[in-house]
Amino acid sequence: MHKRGIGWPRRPAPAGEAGGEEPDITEDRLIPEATVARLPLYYRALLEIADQSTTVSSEQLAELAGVTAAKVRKDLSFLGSYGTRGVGYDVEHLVREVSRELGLTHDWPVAILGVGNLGRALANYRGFSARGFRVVALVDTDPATVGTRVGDLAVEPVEALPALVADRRVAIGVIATPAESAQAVADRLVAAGVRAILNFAPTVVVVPPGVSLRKVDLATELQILSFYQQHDRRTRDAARV
Amino acid sequence: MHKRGIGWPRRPAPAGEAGGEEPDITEDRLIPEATVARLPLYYRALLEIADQSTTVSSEQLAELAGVTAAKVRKDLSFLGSYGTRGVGYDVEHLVREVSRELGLTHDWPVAILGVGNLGRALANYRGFSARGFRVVALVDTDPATVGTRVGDLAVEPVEALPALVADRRVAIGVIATPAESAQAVADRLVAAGVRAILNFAPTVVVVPPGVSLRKVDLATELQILSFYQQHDRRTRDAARV
DNA sequence: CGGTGTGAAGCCTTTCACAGCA
DNA sequence: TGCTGTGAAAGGCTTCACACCG
Repeated sequence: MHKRGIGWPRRPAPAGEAGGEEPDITEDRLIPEATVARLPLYYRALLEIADQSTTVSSEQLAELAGVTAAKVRKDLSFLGSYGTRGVGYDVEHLVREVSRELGLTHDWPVAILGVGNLGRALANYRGFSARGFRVVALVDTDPATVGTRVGDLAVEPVEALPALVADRRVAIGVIATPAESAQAVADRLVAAGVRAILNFAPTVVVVPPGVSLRKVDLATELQILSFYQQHDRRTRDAARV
Repeated sequence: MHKRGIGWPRRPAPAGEAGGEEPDITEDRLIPEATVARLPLYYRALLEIADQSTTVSSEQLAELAGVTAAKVRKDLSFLGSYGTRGVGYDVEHLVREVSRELGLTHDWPVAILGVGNLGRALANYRGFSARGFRVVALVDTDPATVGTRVGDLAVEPVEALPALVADRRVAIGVIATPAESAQAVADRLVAAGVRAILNFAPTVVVVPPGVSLRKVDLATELQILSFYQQHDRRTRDAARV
């Protein structure tokens, strides 16, 4: 078992927004991006089911995660063959494998850049800590905001970023600044050694190869909904990748 | 020109999360979902460029939107052939066409459900109003929150939802409740006649066919970044669809 | 039996490359 | 000449369907 599929992609070759090429380095069995994007859904579903059952079928997991059973099986087959035919998957084992794969056994300290409405909300958002992401630094450029407290963190000036990143081992930067400042902040993050960025600012941010970037654009989401309203079509599964 | 491509999909058949089938109704030239998801990017880019130039090439637009020029041309060819060979696209004209296609010439009043940290931040978020989405109602179940004001809106009890939706013509519901309440709130929205929902709660929400649903899960985004950190791969373009 | 694991098929999306037009 | 518009090719993802095994 676990033969590494033909008829299933081998090398998604993910390209950073900066879009440079680079030689293939990493391990053999590469998990497709679409699958990676669904692992958090499975993880969430598995935690929900954990105190109700010790095993789970692809069918059940699919329902809880809001996807199809075939997808679940294909996706999970990538982590290895952890299911038992005729029975299903062992929930506990699967939780372990998925969280290992997602890197949730590590600690990834988060810094939030830009402490306006959104930044403050993110800093207080329980969903982050609930899923193991600790916010360890808040940064802003506005002198009036610097020094104020949000929860038990003080807002620091952006000049302190390199020290903060180093001292607190910041692994992920969350950009919650206005669009105009986003690129500059991203550059500072990268310069400070941060290699993963989540951008909430409604603008394109470019990062060098080797830095991961994802974006969330709230107004864009509404505009997409608006399109489908206007056209009497439904949005799809919203799988988001 | 404008021959409606072979070698380019005809019927994306978008399925709601509820996943029911339904007969094809709508218009002829169907815009692929991937294209729809990029229209907001082009729209943003076009507004940026509008006061610098009257025309724009696919190359320039691609750079500003963070995509490839081939994509821009393919995507725009769907709205009709609005470019001029050897010159590019007329910015003003394109803005008009894209915003018409996105339904931005209409008004889509927004209700926010759940006025916690996130809900409050969304209510104050300038990015919504800046792009023409007016927040017209705030709803919460907590008696302590109901009656308080956020900006110039009072928080209303969830029982008032049907009246609010009717009176204020709410077209889009934004769910910012805890996971436990999300499905119930979605059901109420649907019952009240809302046919577009943006879900921020970290849980699967099911809606009947005919209702559009998109989701934004903040912790999921961090987990995806975590995966790529752990695996020394980069996230891709983060195109998000 | 029941449910996983997976080739194969089909579909959608991206990319290529160039004909054709202003 | 320069850039759009678009067939065609390539790539990736989803779905199907069933062999296989506990």
